[in-house]
Amino acid sequence: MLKTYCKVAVKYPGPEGILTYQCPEDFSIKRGDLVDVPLGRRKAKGCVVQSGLTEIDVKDDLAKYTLKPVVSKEDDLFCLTEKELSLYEWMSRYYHYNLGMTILECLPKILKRPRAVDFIKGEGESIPHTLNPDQQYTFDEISNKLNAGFERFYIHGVTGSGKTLIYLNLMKKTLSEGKSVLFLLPEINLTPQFTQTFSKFLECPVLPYHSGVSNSEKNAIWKELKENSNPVVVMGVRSSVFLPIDNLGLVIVDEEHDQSFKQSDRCPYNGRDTATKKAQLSNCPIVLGSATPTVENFFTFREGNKSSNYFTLEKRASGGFPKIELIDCREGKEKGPRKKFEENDLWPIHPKALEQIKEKLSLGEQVLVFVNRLGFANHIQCRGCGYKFEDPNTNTALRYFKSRNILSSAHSDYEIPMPEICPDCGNMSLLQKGFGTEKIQDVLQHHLPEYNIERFDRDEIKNVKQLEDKLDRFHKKEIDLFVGTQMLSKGHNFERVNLVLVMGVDSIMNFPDFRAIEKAYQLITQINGRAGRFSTDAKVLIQTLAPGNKVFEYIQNHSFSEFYEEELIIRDISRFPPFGKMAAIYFHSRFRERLMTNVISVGETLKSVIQKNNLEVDILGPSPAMIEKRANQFTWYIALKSNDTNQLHKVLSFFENSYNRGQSITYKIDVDPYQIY
DNA sequence: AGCACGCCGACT
DNA sequence: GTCGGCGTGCTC
Repeated sequence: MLKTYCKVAVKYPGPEGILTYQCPEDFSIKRGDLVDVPLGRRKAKGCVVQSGLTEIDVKDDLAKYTLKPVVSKEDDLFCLTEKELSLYEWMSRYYHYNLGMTILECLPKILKRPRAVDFIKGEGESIPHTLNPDQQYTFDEISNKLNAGFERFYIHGVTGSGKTLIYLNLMKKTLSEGKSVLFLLPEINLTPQFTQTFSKFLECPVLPYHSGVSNSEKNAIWKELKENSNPVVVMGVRSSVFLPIDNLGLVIVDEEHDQSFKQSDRCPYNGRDTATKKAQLSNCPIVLGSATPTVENFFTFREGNKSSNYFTLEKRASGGFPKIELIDCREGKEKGPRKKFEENDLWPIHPKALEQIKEKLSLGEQVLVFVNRLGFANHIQCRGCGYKFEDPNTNTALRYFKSRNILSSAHSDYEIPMPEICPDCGNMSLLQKGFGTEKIQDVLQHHLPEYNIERFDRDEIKNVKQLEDKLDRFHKKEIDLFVGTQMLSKGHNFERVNLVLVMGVDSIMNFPDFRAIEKAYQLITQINGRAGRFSTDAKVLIQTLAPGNKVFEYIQNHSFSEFYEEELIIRDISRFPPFGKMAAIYFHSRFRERLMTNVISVGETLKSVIQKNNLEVDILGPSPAMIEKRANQFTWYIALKSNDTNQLHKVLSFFENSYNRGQSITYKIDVDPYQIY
């Protein structure tokens, strides 16, 4: 019998991550099979991408290597279908990440601890079934097209408008037609109660899929999906797009704007965009939803050719919206005796904020205080007048580099020496200090000794149990005030909260990133949604050095369109997404000089290639990363920006094929970066 | 990415 | 003498 050969995707950083092997003699293998192959001195897992190749097909490889045979093969249950493989192949091309690494990093860890477990079918609280007219309209429109193949829909619904009820009804309809549903959401929103409520409504088991699910449970979920042909609902975090859901009838991505859909380590994919591709491959509709759409999706759906698939829910199902009150924290330009709020023991809480907190607590209500902890957002702002330093080319904040004492732009070559005084008011106090949740808790506890003040952040809450415990104690009113981070802004409803204080928005708005204002808008709008669900008299206090920023006005007036229109104008001028497509290439090395020389020459090469081929691709950098040295390793980056996706990919491919790697330098491509470090 | 080989410093 | 630091090189 003639020998045949195969191509196997394995986890090694070659150009494609695909190596050639001999097909085994005692069993047959096909495309999609997961196999063990010898790789160097070890045995590695791989995925067959081509099989049954002849000697002629692989003659180049035969000339260079002694091709080793495939050792063994996993059960057919754990092999990839054509659809799954296509998804990985698309990811590999789109994210410029080699196929072997993509598959072996993203494939659920189903082979690690194969052990079957029983599912708990949740019985939760019932929720009202009737849709209000707005919800009904949206449901009807989408529902009519549920069977029309791949189509994208967007539900832009304010917090509390009842998007969930629409999702549930769409899911129910899909299930009734015998098809399965994939529901993606950020980890933090995926609580057991949430899945139980869904399960109860849908009268169908729901498979939760998140970081708390053990490998053996993942194995069991995989088996369940492969062996059972009944329609199912998977509710999971971004990695659940890789589950083998056959007969998929609907994909939903809730909180579409959330940055946790983007994976930054390993294969840097976006779960939302990968889910869209999955829906396309399964020829089924996908529904995206958020109260605060990304500027990109707002543009695509509201302005673009998908506008008939864009639905808004502007009213809350119950309760009103909080009023926004800005607390101006600038100290003023005037000379003479002035109250320096920084020097009293209340800093960084403004006295006006404390006053209102005291009042609410004395009424027996509870209060939330949000702090953002982008401590390393090393921007410079005048404490006297709030003046901030910006790159005139891109309107993004300048970063402060202590070693060279300069301010420099993350998005262009613009840089200026660190000024000694504020160019606007002459004040000398330019450095902005950071503060965290502990500091705020200390200060508040000192001034409000009779109340129980606790923190709500990653340090305090490390797992679901701690999360539930904290929330439970808050609901029982054992806690009067939460000092929390972003974690607190997501998904929870608080009955007795009518006052929320927000601190540190300035450091978000000043972050050297083109998405800075969008992030501030999203955060405040989400926080706005946490209060007043059960009252008409709620208030959000915002401490800021920039009370004139229009973003506050837009949020207060619920004029979200105006916010997006204005942001789109800025994005258009600077060719940022959605007008320009972006990618970043990061270079790492322990040797700074080598790295710099290499990266600068890469930059030159890419520039000349772009010029020679008349490509319309902008190169930003090479520049050092915001934190240039970390864990004894230096990082520099080159960012690319283009109106034309294909041209951008062309430049990336050229880079991959031609890069001559300096010694001990590694690189990593990030397509559609969420933020450039 | 792993994993092994190999060459230099400080320990029972 | 050898244990172990991490630099270098290879994987069909």
